[in-house]
Amino acid sequence: MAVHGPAMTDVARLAGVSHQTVSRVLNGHPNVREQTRLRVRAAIAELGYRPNGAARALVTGRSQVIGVVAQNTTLYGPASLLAALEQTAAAEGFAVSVGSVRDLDHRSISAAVERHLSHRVAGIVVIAPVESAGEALERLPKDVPLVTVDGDPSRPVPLVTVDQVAGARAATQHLLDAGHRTVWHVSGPSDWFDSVGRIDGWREALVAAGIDPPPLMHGDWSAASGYRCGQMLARMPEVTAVFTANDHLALGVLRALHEFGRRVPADISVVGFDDVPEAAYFIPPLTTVRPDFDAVARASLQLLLTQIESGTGGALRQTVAPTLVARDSVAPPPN
Amino acid sequence: MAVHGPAMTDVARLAGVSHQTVSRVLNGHPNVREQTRLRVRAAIAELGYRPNGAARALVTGRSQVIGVVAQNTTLYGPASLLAALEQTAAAEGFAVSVGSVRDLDHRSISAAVERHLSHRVAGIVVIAPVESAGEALERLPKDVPLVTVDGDPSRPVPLVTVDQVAGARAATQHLLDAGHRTVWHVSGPSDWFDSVGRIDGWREALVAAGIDPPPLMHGDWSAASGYRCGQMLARMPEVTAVFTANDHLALGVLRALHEFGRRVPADISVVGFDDVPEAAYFIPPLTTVRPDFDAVARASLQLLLTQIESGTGGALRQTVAPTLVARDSVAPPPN
DNA sequence: GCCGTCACTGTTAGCGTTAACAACATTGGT
DNA sequence: ACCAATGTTGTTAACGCTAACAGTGACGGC
Repeated sequence: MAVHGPAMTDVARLAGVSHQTVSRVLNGHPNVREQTRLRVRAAIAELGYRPNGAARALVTGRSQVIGVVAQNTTLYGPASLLAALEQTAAAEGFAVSVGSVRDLDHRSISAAVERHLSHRVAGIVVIAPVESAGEALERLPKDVPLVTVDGDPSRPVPLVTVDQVAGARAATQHLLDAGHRTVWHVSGPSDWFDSVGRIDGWREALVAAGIDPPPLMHGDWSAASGYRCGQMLARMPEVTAVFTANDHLALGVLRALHEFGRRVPADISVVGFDDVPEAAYFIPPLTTVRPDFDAVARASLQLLLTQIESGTGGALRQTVAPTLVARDSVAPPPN
Repeated sequence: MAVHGPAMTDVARLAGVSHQTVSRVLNGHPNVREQTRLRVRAAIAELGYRPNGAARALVTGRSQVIGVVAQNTTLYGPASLLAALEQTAAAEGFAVSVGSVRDLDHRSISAAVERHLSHRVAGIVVIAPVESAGEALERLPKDVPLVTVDGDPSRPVPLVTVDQVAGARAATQHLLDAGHRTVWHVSGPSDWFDSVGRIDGWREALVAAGIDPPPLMHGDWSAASGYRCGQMLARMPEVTAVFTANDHLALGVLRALHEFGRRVPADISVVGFDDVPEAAYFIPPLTTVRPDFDAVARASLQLLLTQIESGTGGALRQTVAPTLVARDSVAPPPN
């Protein structure tokens, strides 16, 4: 193994030029005679030469790699984000290195960031939806381009977020518009900013309509917790509308309601959040809020590349508006 | 930016040793005096020194990075696999670089592999569930450690797979054991090996029971296609048992059956594949087959590391058995 | 006391690339 | 014909690290 492939000098020799000319061809330098360029290209092809990223990274001081720190890349949101990030980065010639962490405490995060740093990544994207992650970010070296996604809005770090508040407000308003007196909310874990934002949006919409928000039901994103909350909701005849913090919670709620014989949407309307691909095939098809992960990925990467190129740190901020996807799980309240 | 951090020589100067001694401490070389080791450690800590992976990769000829090529990391299976791979790799001191590709044709795959190769990854894991991916793999440089996951069983490449056949056989048998006369199958796309394996297992179980397999229904993994197949199934009164190639297909089928008033499991039993986290909260809770992604990840990485360390290519093969998870979507057929 | 052996540490030479500069043609204006 | 400007190419020196080898003491056997 490891019969090390040809290096730049080999290409140079074959093409009858210096290795530096090869380098120029590779990097698209302007001042290379067309004929030379072709000879070099031919030599590259003939030898199957592949530039050595490590050497380049060593001399330029940065690799063409972006590090991503995320927690649970199995969840639909993070997974979509990661995929979008990777696609966008690839288009810009960057590779993406994942450092998923089991917990979002700052020890784990720091460790993941350290790993990325020692590989001299060009920049880091932290998908840090949780309170405790913020602290870890504060004590990071200031000289590495960094963008956080769905992180703490109150910290002075470049941040890209889905506009959770707007999304939640839209979902709640949609239920109100259908004629419901009030809207109940099954939230995600309270240390996630996403959760907090969605709670805020829900509350805002109710307050704006002069409604006193009913008690909050706490879930943890899982269908299991949605089911548990749903069992309570199902037994309360006054409940006619529920907004859940994500689609999986909604799925759990839907099943609980079904078991208790409460029909959706005839008796109770439900709205989710995320628009997982299968949401359209829940029973009934779920009305939900769709965040634009591609847009988030694009914005994050753009923020990151700006930092990488300009060298400035700027605490920019960008928000991506989600859209409501209306399906069949919402109807006017009974009678 | 890029106030380049301290290098090994800086640490060496502070500790009053040569840079080589620092290197030795870092790499856990035996012959370093305890006292020296501590001085070096202290200097490292004081300067916040972080070894430069690029330089190391350059001189050793390989990085501590494993490249993963996958297609749709948004799907539950690939996402879980990727996450598991990353966790396992991190434990071994390796970073994971993703190269997701939009299509699994061999141009895209080659491109992704090229990208990894030019970063001099230590090895590559290709999640290549599709026919066309195989060709791309054939023409790859032979000198880079490679493992395929869920790839073509007929190619001479190290391969780790979930035992699709066994899983499908178990699912089908489970339905037969419940008393069903026959079992229908909604499959995945026919160019996926996973699909083919699951079809084979289904067929085997039926044939072994002396049953002539009913016509196959083709889906594409999505709930949407499951729904379409489900609409046909629902109208055929003789159908009492359906095995779907994954849980999302099952979800679509479930909804179609529900709309046509066919009760699950009273009228029709359904079994899925994958055990997505929310399968337990489908209506009704879905009996399904759970592949062990962690085991697959462990096996893949182990195969890869063996190759990296030994330098031998060996066309090994490893199969991971899935387990049936019985829930409420299976019952004896009506009367 | 001499010398081999061992534990420890330093010195040197690369790895493959880019950046900086030097060198050489070529061109066009005078 | 000369000079400056320009285009094209080559030469050299890093980048930060590890591997190979070359010291330097200390120790023990003779």
